[in-house]
Amino acid sequence: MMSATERTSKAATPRSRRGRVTISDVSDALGLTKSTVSRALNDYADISEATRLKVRRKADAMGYRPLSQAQAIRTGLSRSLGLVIQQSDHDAHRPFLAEFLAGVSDAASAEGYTLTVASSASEETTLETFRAMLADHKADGFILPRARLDDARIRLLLDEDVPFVLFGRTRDPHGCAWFDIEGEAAIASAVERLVALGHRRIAYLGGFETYTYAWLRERGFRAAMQAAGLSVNEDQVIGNCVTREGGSDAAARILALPDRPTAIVCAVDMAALGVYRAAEKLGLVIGRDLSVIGYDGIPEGDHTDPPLNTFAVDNHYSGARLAALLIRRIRGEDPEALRELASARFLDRGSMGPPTSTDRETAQQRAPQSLTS
Amino acid sequence: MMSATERTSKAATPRSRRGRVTISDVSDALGLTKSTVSRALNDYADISEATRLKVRRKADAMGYRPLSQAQAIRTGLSRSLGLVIQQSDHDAHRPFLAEFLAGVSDAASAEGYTLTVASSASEETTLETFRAMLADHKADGFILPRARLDDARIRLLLDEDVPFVLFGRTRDPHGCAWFDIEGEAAIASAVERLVALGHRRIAYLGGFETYTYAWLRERGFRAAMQAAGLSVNEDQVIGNCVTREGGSDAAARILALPDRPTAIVCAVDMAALGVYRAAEKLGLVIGRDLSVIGYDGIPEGDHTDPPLNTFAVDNHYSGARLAALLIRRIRGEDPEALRELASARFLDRGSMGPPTSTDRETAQQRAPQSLTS
DNA sequence: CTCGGTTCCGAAACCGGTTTCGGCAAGAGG
DNA sequence: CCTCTTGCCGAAACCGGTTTCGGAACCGAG
Repeated sequence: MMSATERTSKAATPRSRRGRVTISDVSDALGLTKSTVSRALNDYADISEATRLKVRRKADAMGYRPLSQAQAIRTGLSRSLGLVIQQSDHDAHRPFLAEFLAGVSDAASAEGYTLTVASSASEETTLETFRAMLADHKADGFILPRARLDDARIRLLLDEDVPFVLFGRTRDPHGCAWFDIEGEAAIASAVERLVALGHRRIAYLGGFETYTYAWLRERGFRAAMQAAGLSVNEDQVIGNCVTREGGSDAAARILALPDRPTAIVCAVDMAALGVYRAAEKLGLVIGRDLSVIGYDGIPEGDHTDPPLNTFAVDNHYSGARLAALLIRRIRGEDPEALRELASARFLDRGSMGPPTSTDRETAQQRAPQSLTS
Repeated sequence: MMSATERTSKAATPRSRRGRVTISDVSDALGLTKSTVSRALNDYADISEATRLKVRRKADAMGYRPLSQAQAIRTGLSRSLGLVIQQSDHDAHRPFLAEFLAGVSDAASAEGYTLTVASSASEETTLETFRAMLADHKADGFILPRARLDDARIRLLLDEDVPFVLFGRTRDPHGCAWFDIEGEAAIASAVERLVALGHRRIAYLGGFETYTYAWLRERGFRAAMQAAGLSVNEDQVIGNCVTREGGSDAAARILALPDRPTAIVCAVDMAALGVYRAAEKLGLVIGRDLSVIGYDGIPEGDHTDPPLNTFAVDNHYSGARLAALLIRRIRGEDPEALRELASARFLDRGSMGPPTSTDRETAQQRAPQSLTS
């Protein structure tokens, strides 16, 4: 009795036979053994320089490429980088995922690595996803996007002694390699630019607080305020503003305060777009009555009126650097030596201007709203 | 003399040893041989039902999971799905990439497959990327996003006899499996809805014309127009509108015509957003002076005034179905039996209304018709 | 000339699976 | 009772690599 799923034979030609050049083909062509060819190609010390060269040349000529799966079963390395993308709604970076992936993939394939992508629905299942990929040796190391101050993924991977590189930083840097954009410097420069324009009352809408970037950017904000000799009004620093709604609500609250700010710095562009909405409801003209600056460089920011000033991030580059660092980490380099920072690029598009004269003069008194044009 | 890259030994514990349960562990525990266990787990016909069950149970109990790389070198199958994302600027779907990938990855891992992602900078390098992945057996099959009427990827994969599934359809369906959203039906329904509101002069901004979706959607437009007894004004059908700029320019041209349309159907939301801009410049109020409808369901469409009517696509579902179909294709099912269509969901948010009375009068001079419901 | 030490490569085991082949035992048929 | 299937499993080769081990060839020193 044969069930439908039974079979008597597998595929006749396992697709492997497809003219693939094996290591035996190379060794036969040279009159050497597999083992010699393998060691020659892998730079073992007990192979003479002459042989090494001969082998390398012949292998190239024959178009030999080791089958990574075959290598994997002995070495335990699959020549693949892992990336687990977490599906969360407060994720403003999605438009950039394609560029980011392309960056990772490009840098990975340049070193003969591939990119294996998995996803997890929630934070809880993320660790399970990692464990599954680890158990099956699906990846030799991982890129951890959206690093948190306290990150369970880091603990797991440190524990299992698996190489990884953070996109972002974390509270306890021990054993961590990372690439990050200096968001704190960008936000600080935002404050400086606003101060240079004459602003004194500057509000801040922060990012999602479990993420390190939010912590760093807020620190950048406070440091720059202090450096400018300005005091931070704690009523005008609001965290967890990562959506248009969040930004709009927060801005509405802040702009209703007696000493309302003349400028709002946002950790995230989406929040800044929300500020636009709140300002519009109050009849405030962005760039004149209220200056706004964001961070991320999302495309929508270029289609507002006025276009949003922001800091753009090169996502392709970020992905590429992360891949390169991870590969070096996999090859054994010290994680503490694999830390890179890049800076965001300021885009001046018109959402900032000097504070209005009334704003500059009145501190406590609410300025009459001008509705010209 | 040792160069820096030389080494005398590899890693002592190849990470493989990490308590992994091998097939030998299972066979030893049962007093059987590896081969019996292997065949039992793979449903070979020459294994008794009793043994098959015993083996399966024991394997489960011991937590045995075959190492896919080891299987791969014999079977030539890597248990991985390939996806090559092409970086092109006229790609409006990027915000959805995360959901799409999550869908693919979820469905893939449910069947024990992983997702391998590569990217190519241009159309020319795409085929090279495929060839490289094929040569290294990085994937057992491919998902081809953004199918074209005439698609070089299809030719390559048919030629190499590699399983694949299209996201979208193509001109010559021979040997092709696919999943697609019925964009033509959505666009047709857009026309019907507009006609029901009383519109008679309806313009169309099409998608990028090398892609099949553009061809299908335009066909849907024309079919619905004809079915409604309306003639298509060829001056008011413009192709290759996939960006805000493209949509804006095309709309500006169309709205300057003597018999300008009262409604514009767009194959792509981005173009519809461009229409908003053009309408604003002309002082036309969307939803009153001009009805607009798009397709895609991009988030920006929900933040315009009024929000854009459109057809939303479930990208997670699309990815999941594509993965499921591809796996069945890899397992040998006939491609022609692996074709699925789903429909887009209409979102009514206010960018459509009946034509203004002046518009209606001029329209009815040309084509009087009864307008029940 | 012998001896000990390098240098360099071959032989063979190994990694974790899959697949072929052959043979034993039980049951069917004569 | 003997043969012929048939069902079922073990033995061993195999996939394409890596790694261990041992020994031949060559070297300089004694």
